[in-house]
Amino acid sequence: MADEASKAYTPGEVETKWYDRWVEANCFRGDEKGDGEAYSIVIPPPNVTGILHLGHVLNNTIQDILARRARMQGKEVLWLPGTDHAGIATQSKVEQKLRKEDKITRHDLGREKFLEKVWEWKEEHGGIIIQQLKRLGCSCDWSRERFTMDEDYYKWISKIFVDLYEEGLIYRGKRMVNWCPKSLTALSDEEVIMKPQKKSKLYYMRYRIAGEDDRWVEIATTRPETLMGDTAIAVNPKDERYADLVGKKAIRPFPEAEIPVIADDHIDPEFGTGVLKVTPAHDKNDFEIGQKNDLEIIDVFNPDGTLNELAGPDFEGMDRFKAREAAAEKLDEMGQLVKVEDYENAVGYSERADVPIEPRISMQWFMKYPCTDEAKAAVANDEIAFRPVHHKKTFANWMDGIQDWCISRQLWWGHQIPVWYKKDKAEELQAMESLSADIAGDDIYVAVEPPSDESEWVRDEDVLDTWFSSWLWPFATMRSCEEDSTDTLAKFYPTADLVTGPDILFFWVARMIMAGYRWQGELPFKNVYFTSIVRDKKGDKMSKSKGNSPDPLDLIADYGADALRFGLLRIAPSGTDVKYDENQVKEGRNFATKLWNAARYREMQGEVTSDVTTVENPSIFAIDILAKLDQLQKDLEESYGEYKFNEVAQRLYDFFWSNYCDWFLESAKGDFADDADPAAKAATCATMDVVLRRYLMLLHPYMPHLTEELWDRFSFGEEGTFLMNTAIPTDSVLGDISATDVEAAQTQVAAIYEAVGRARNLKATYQLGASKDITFIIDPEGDVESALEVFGKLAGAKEVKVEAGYTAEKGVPVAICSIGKVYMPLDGLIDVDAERERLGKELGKAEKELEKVEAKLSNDKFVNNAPEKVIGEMRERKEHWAGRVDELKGMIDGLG
RNA sequence: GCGCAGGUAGCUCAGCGGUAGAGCGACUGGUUUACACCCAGUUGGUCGGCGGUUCAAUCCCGUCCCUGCGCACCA
Repeated sequence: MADEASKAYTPGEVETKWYDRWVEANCFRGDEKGDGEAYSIVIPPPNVTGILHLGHVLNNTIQDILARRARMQGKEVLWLPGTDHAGIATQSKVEQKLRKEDKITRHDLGREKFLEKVWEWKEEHGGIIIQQLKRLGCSCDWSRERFTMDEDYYKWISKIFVDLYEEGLIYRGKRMVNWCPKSLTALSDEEVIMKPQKKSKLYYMRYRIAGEDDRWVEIATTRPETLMGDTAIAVNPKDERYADLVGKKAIRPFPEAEIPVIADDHIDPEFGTGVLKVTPAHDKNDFEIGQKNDLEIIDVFNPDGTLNELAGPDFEGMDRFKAREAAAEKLDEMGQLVKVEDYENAVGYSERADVPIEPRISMQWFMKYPCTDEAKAAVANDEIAFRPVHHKKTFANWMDGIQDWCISRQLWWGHQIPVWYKKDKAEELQAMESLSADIAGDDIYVAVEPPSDESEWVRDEDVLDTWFSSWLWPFATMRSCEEDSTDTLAKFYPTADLVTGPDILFFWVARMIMAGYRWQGELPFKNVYFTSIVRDKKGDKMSKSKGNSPDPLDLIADYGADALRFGLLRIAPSGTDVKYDENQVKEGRNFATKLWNAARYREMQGEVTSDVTTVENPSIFAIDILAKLDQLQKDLEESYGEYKFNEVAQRLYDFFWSNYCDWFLESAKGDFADDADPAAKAATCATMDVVLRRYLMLLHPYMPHLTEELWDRFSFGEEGTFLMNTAIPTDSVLGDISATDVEAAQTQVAAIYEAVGRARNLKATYQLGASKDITFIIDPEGDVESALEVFGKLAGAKEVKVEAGYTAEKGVPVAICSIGKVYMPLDGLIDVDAERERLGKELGKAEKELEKVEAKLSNDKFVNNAPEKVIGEMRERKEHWAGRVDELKGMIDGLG
């Protein structure tokens, strides 16, 4: 055994020590040739620019728990880690740095040089989150770490692009897309978040009708800054108010022009004035109206959200929001602004850049999803099980309304689209309104490798959406696109569990399922566990900008990784959000300390019997705790089966703190007295060893470092082995003790513990909580001799006497328990009034219970309808409470 | 607007037809030879509102009110 442990557990050194040893011993390696049943998880690759936040902690701790538990079930485990190149985020970060340090833009450098800078940045900062995951204790197979920009992975992206292009599922077209004026790229629908705008305004303005004297039409809009791009005004065809206007022209105030008045079903006569200004270049619906009615498209914006020369000299170069005010002002000056109302609407924001997106017509690549039917069916019939299940419905809804995916991004950092245009026709081809395999013919080259005569071609400049690489993650990390299969894939695919946040259900999970079917011919994972979102105490989502997100590394430094893991998991319910509070981590730390001290206490009693698995001649208290340990193991099994990680943690906590430390250890302390029976001492030590040994195994997935440390201190494992790789036995720790004996012992122990509780209560009532100078007299029910010592010890008594039929003096406090009546005579301290009050209170409670039961039993309907069992229970209860009431009344009477 | 969660002790959450539970907090008392990151005890609930089903409802049904999430949005 090691040197005597210190009173306080210091996790820091212990944790890094064990992590290093595990890594050195190659404990995390998932062996594709291993014999055990395979268990695999792929990590949701964190953003390479990212740093660890509490969401990661929760998510990755759950994965680590699953992986570690699977190893201890004897499985061959692969937890495959990696990072994501995060196109926009990473590129922005590097651009920001260039702007700050060198005062240059990426265009000053050129594509190639810029990408070199990004790689440099990645090499320097990209590993941070991986280091942080290691500090958390994550048992990933680091030898297989992947990055979405790795060469093999890059090829995969090109290959699937080519596949889908040839299949006709990928095409290019000029469409209305979500444009981010800050990142200067198109975004997919999923990257746009609708945010309610409480301070919007609805501007009412009037346009003059051409060819008529002083006839005006009133229009309501939230975006007067786009009116320069108006190419029509529209009314509902059924709207009689404006029927005669249809076919006429209205005058757009600036730049002044005549635009047609058209009729379209889309217009809601109830809204505003029932007249819509149609700006096909700047609104999705307007664009459709424009298409239907063959309207001119005038784009008055620059890509960065400023207005261009088509908006006229007053507005050219002005920011869109400034232009909104300026346009309204100008209308006002012209006498054409009727009124401005406060208005609330919702506007789409760029998820990453957090600026309002601009609907914009541009040339982009789109994809129709493959294997949607398989994906839908797999989730609907639980081949892929979602937890919590309600996410199934969200998934089904999204799949049913699925839209083509805009996959091109106007960025440099990412997977460049593997499309080359014939040099002499490039301009023409790139300007074509639509482009697909059957249209382009030989003038376009689409392949994984560049054309052999590359100088004759021009490559498409865009890169692909980052999620276009993530959706291959489960299999592209296990084989390259040039291999049909690999041993790793054969062993570990499909993966078992995917642990991720519900916020990326569409972005990632749904798409991975489709990709799995399309390229691997089967589902990518069998279970999806959606974690909770970590919020602060007030319920706000954690974010860097709010500053309400503590740095997990600080928490680890203060409390230890095990404490953070345990504390967070203990309060992480499935299905709802987690409200984080640092106190929970403190509780985790306290629990670690508790375990540490319980182990230390065992060390103080002498040599640990490292190989003992059952106890010889156990006391009833030993049998009781061993039985509870067996039950714990069964309960954990059940909780794990339902992925109730918080319940697992709570059960581990309750067993150890309450059952083992507060009750068993306290009951056993007598065995360590100088004059105690050596055989009893040995049995108790053996019980502690059996319990600690099994318990460390059960706790290990949650608190891997500390349990490994104690496992080592106690030499529970064989030389050169680790707890983390030790299979948990499934046999009972009770050995061959008969079920009858176990039940008898547990009943007896429960009765003693109950009596202890009541005795403590009596002491506390009389302000004697700490006093040991108390004698209890028991008027027993049955044989209580064997209980006396422990009862006295736990209740804190000087002496316990047994006197059958004991008649107490007036006013002696008493507790009625299943072991008998427990009297607490107080020489010279009897306070008759206090005891009367106390008994009166108890009587009140008992009478209330009795009333409730009697009411039920006197109800014919209840007696006639309720099941026998329930009626029987009620009768027993009535008897119990009636007896109790009688007893209490007798006692109160006895007080005089 | 549609859909999905959730509303239980001061806080965080279990329970989901038959006596309302835990942890933390608060309060009281404690150096009992592992642990004050501790021990013992106490307090604390019209189980969101209103109806209904049932012998019996926190639990099932309806409805309404709040909170969060997703989807669609009238410019």
